Amino acid sequence: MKKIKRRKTSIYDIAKAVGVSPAAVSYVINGRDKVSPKTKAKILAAMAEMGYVADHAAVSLSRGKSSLVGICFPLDSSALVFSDNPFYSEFLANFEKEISASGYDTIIGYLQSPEDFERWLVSRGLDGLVIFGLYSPEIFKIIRAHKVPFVLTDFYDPDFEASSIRVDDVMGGYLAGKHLLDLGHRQIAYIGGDLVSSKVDCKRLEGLNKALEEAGLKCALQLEVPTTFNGGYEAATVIRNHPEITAAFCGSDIVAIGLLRHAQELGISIPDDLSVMGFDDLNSCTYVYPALTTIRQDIPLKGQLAAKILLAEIDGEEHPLTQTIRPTIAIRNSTAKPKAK
Amino acid sequence: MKKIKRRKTSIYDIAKAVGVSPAAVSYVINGRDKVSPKTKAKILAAMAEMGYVADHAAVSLSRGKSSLVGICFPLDSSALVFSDNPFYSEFLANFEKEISASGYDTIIGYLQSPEDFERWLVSRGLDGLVIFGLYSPEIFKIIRAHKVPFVLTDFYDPDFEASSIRVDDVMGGYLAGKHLLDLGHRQIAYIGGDLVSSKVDCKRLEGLNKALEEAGLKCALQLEVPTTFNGGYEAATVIRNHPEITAAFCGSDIVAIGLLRHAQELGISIPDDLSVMGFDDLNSCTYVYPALTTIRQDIPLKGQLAAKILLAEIDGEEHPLTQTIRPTIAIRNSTAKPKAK
DNA sequence: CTGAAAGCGCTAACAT
DNA sequence: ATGTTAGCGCTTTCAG
Repeated sequence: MKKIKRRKTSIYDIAKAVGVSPAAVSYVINGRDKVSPKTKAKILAAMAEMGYVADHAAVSLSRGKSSLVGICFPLDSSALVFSDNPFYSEFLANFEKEISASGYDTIIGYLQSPEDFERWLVSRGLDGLVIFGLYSPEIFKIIRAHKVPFVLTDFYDPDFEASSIRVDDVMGGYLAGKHLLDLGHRQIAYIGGDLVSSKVDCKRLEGLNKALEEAGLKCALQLEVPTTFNGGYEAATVIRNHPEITAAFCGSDIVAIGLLRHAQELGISIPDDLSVMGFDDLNSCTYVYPALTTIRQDIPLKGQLAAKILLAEIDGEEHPLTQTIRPTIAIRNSTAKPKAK
Repeated sequence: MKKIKRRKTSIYDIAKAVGVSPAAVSYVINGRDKVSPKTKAKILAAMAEMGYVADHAAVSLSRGKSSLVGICFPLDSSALVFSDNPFYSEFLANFEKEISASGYDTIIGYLQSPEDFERWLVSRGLDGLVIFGLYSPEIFKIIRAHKVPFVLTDFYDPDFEASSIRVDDVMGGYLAGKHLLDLGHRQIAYIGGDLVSSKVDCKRLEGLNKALEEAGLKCALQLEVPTTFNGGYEAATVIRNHPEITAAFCGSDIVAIGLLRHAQELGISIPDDLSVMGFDDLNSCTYVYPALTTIRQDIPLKGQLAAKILLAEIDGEEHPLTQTIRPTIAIRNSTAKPKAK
C-alpha cells in the first residue's frame, strides 16, 4: 500500500520483496535451475502473495515469443465463411480449446492480400499459424521467410513439404459410394466444390468413383457448386431435371443440407425419391429433417490434432508432421433403398 | 544488406536511413504534428520502402495498448457453447470483422475461475472485453479494478451501470405471441432457458405473456430447459403429453430446432399438429424442415454494434452506452393455423 | 520543429 | 549459485 503509481507487480517488485535480483525471479519463472531451492521457495511464495502475472508483451519483446497463434480462414468472396459454414467454427472451438491449454491464445485472420497478411503476421509476432483453403505461393513465401511454424488443413500438394492435418478423403468418398451402392442405387450424382481449386473435393469424388468403378458404374452427374448452403440449394434445381438419379453424394454437409432443403421444396421426397449424403458430420446434420447420412470426419479430433501438430512444430520437432484421420460413416435417415420403379 | 543479425526493420532503421531521430519516426506514425511536412514525407517513403511494420508487443509495453480485445463466452458445463450454439459463432464472426477493421485482434476466453480470468486479462493487457452470460460480481470487480472497457450482451441489471448491446426481448416475445394468436392459437407453450439465471429468457416470456394477456389468455405451459439442441429435443417428450397445446414459442432457435426435430420423430407434424417458433434467426433456421418461423435479432448487426460500442468505450466516450436492437418477425413454415378440431 | 534519453517488463549473456 | 546489465521496439517527457 505504499506506491501509488505502480502499474502492476513486476519481477522487480517481487525481487525486491524477497531480496534477490530480478534475474533470479526470471529464472524460477522459466524453470532454469539456477537458483537454490530455498530462495526459489521464497520467490514462489512472494509471487503468489503479490499476485504476480507475467506480461506477454514484455516476454514477446524480449524473447520473441508472443504465445499467440493465428488461424486463417479462406476468404470466399466477401462472405464470412467462418459463420456460413459451421465446419469452421466447430473446428476453431476445438482447436482453441486444445491450444489454450498450453497457454496460447488464438487470433483469427483472413487470407487477403499478401501485404496485409504479412503485416498482421509480423506485427503480432505470431508463434504459429494454421491455414485453411487455397495455398497461394506468395503467402507461403512470406510464412517461410519469417520462419513461422504452421500447419495446413486438408493439404495434398506432394511437392510442398508441410505439416498438415487431413481426413482420408478418398476413403470417405469410397465409404459413401459403397453405402449408396449397397442400398441398391445405380445412378449416383456427385455435388461438391470446384474441382480445380479444391483438392479435397477431388479426393472425395475420387473415392466415390472408385466404389462406382468396382461396381462397373460411373458417376451419373458431376456438379460443381460453391461450398455453401446456397450452392446445394441451387443444385436441387438441376437434380430435378435428372429423374434417373436416385442418390447424391455431396462434398460437404453444408451443400447436402442446402440440397436437402430445396429438394423438399421442389417436391422431391428424401430419401424416397432421392438419397442424400454429405461429408463432415456437422452438428447440423441432426438438426435437419430427415437427419443427414454423412461421412464423419471427427471435427473435434481434427481441431485437437491440428493444435498438437502446431505445438510440436513450435517446439521444433521433426518436420513435417502429418496426420490423417480415418473417416467413418454416420448412417441416418437421408438415405434409403431406391424406390422400386 | 549489411547487418546480419537484425530482427526486423524498426523505427531506428528508418530513422537512420532518413537521418532523423527515432522519435521523429514515432511522431509521424502516431500522427503527432510535430514534424515538418518535408521530413514527414521522407519518413513515410522510407517506411514504405523498407517495409516497416509496427511491433504490437513494443507498443503494448510502452504505451499500454495491446490492440487486443477479449470475448468471453459462458461456460455451460464443459460444453463448448461456442460450437454448440451457432449464435455465438455468428456473433463472433461479425464482431471480429468489425473490430478488426480498427486494428484490433480478438482472443477468446471462457469465464472460468476469477483467478484464471484475471491472469488472462492482465497478462495480455487487454484493451477491451465483451462478456456473454452470467454476470458474476467477482468477475466485474476484477474488470473494474483493472479499468478495462467492456460491453455486456443482453444485460438487464438496472443496478449496475454498464455499456451493453441487446435486443428488445420483450417486444420479440410479444411479436411471437401476437403472430401465434393471430393464427388462431389459444394453447401456447413457452420453452426456454432457466428463468432464474437468464434474464433474457424472462423478458422474452414476459413479452409472450403480455400478448397472451391482451387476449385474455395465459401461457399453457412453461418449460425450462438448457439452451441447447438437446434441451429442445427433450422438451418434445413433454409436449407430446399435452395434446391441447397447439403452439410453442421457444426462447432460442437452437431449442426450437431441437423441439422441431424430436417432435417429428414422435409423429407430431409441424406445423399441422404444432406450430413452433424460435428466437434469434440463426442461419440454421432455413436449414431445417419446415423452415423455422422466428423472431429475428439481427445477429450481424448485433456483433457490429457490440464492436462499435466497445470501440467507443475504449476511446473513452461517454459511459455507459447501450443499444437496443428492434426485433422483427421472420415468418416461415413452422407456424400455421391450428388444425380444426 | 527535432533529438536525447528514460523507461515499459522481461530475458540472457556475462560477471561475480 | 546469484547478480549486473544490455537490449527487445516504441513512446514520451524534456531540452534544444
